[in-house]
Amino acid sequence: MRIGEIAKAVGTTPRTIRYYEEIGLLPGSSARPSGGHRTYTDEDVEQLREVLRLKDLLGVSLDELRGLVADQHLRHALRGEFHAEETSPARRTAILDELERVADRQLELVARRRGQLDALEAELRDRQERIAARRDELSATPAR
Amino acid sequence: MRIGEIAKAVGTTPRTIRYYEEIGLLPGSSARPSGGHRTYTDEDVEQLREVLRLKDLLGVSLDELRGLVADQHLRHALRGEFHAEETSPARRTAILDELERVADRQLELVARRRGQLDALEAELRDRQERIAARRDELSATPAR
DNA sequence: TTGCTCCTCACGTCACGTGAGGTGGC
DNA sequence: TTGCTCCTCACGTCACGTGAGGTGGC
Repeated sequence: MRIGEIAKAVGTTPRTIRYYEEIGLLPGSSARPSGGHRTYTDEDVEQLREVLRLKDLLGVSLDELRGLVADQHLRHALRGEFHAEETSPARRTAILDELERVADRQLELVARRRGQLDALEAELRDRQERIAARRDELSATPAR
Repeated sequence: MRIGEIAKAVGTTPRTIRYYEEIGLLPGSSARPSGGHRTYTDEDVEQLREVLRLKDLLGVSLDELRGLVADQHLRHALRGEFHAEETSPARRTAILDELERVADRQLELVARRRGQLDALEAELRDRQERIAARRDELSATPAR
């Protein structure tokens, strides 16, 4: 998969992906001959999509996003290790603990944002109710 | 109220407020002698705070924000007219209609965003549940 | 008078957008 | 061979940050 395709798949531009690679946010298509085309896997697509979604919805800077990218990588690495034949049950339990911590971290960020949005939505609904109340007052006291 | 105070009150910097004035997003402190200090009212604070909140939570560009600013101004103007002595009941009804449309527009934007966040939160919770299920599987089949 | 905040340039920065000119794979 | 997408500079832009040097109000 080439850069144009992945960009389209995750809803961004080739330039943005190259820029992320440039500042070290993305690992940089491995074993690429300088000047050669970058290639991406389906896993890359999935990870990048998730990261961009968090960036958009949480409104974080690219520097803060580094932490989220690190978590995404950690998640995929742990999943791979979990499913490997030779991984012991004890190690598997430890992996699950760590995966849960990653999910908790992301959920906390999302929940905080949702709280802010909920508050705003509540205010707007409140405003609508006050408008409705005014309207009732008006129709109750007809024009004289 | 001076620019440093309003910036602190709404959680931004003087530079940002000057920039918004420069690009015409904010009206520009009226009747200010060139080189003289900008002054702001409590109403300005309230409006700017609301606008910045929408910008942050909705992640819009400054160009899109112009529409939201226009709505905020419209809202305050209509409220003033509504409470004026000489406004007829018929006009008051019309004002309520327009205020409701403004609130509807803002609610729709907020609701859309909330939907996206809800979807993300649901996925993260789902992920947590799958982790819990895996954990149950592991403890059910003890290490041999 | 002394701080403090304000003012206007004006250059710097972050996160990309946008050509300019050239190379690579179906 | 012809399009198409890719590549690397490199300059432009948007939304401000950050001094530089000077002025205004308690």
